[in-house]
Amino acid sequence: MDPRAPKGTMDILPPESARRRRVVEAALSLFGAYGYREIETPIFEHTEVFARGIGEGTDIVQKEMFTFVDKGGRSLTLRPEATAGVARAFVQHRLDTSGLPVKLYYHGPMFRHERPQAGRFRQFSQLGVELMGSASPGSDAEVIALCAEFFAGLGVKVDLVMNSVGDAECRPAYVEALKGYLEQNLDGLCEDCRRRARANPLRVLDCKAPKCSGVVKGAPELGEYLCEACRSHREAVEGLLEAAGVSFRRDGRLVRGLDYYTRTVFEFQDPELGGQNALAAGGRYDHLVEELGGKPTPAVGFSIGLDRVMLAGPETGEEADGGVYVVAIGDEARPKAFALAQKLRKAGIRADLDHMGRSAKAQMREADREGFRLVAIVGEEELEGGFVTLRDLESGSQERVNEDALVEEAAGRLRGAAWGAG
RNA sequence: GUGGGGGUAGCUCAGCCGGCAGAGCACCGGGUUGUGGCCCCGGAGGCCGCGGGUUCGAAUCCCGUCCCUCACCCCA
Repeated sequence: MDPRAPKGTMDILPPESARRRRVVEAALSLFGAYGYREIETPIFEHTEVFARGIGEGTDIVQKEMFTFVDKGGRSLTLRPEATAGVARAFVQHRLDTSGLPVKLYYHGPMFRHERPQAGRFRQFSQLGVELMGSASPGSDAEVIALCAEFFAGLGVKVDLVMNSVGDAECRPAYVEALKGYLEQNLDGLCEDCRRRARANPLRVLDCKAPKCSGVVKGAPELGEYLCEACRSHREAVEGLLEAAGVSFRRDGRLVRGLDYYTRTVFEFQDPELGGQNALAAGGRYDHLVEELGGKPTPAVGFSIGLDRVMLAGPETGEEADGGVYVVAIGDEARPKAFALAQKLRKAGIRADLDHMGRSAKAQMREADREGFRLVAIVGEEELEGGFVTLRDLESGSQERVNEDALVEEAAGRLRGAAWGAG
């Protein structure tokens, strides 16, 4: 038996699990404050949902999906991202019939069969929102502002980069123009980009190889090709962000790898992270719902990569110390210690006690290590006298407290600690 | 899928010109008949990733393999 977790997956242990939970809770409560409600969709879907939704030609669909056949012969796939599944649920449950827009958030694991590296795993965790049913620039601005606020709240410094990839009206013409330009300048491109020129011409714009910079500089710009509707949409979104004080950088070379994006695309990048610097990304997808069999429904959303955010060092605050550790001295005192711990727990106070048969000294050490504020000592004297010795680990002072008054006394002291009154 | 680096105690790593498996931290116990942190003393803990080869002898050299890691591709 090999006890190692599968490649690209990981166990999240304390105390990291607690830090993560605080980040998730901060995000979910923020989503709620913006009027979003939670949706849970299956971890796996019919393969077709992703193939059609994300795009047959994308890398995700072509080589990164965990696909399997079930006993009924159906092809299923572990979700590589959440938006396609949410859009599918939107169609299935006719969510458009109960008033638009529909504002949903989700969080959970996603799966892509890729070679793991820093900030990239085969099972990874995303949090995101989808605002469905509105084509208004205000909805783009809302989700972007929401995401910006999420990072600000955690003290994570990010750069917001935005672009417009046009729509069905104007993008094809641009791609043709770009392709033509690249074909004529193949000599000035790196090896990878010569291949990309055909397969994924937009990607060439984002190449970091020095050799390509000259050609990239002279390339036709997507911005020039935007139709009037896309251009004014972009300006409206940018205007709203400026008015709201959300700073961003427009980058005509920002290209996203999912086919469903239209018009607005954006990324929140951490300039200090290595290769995987996109902490969150999203955009508008006005044709996805239709593609999955629903009525034409414009929508916009984003997804936050939780694992990457954790790498960026979010400020989550400290784990609150406190509570009462009940120390039993001598085996005769253990039943009483157990009963007292239960009383404290039932009163909502964090309480614990030794299960290892350890000495008083070792129990004290355990209390200290586990961050307890108070220790309630039960020994021979205490048993006889019906009291406990309550010790404050911070101040080092201790006193006798009547056994029946322990819960009340401990609650009072812990509350005082929370106020910082010592 | 491609390329670089690496797998030795729970963690971080030293040992690698072949010759008894080590340190720091963490853990457990003692120093106090019943009192934490600092300090002192002691203890436990290893298929040296796995398989094969060379050798009197391999953590050390060679081959294979798996895994981790960083980067590319792509992406959160």
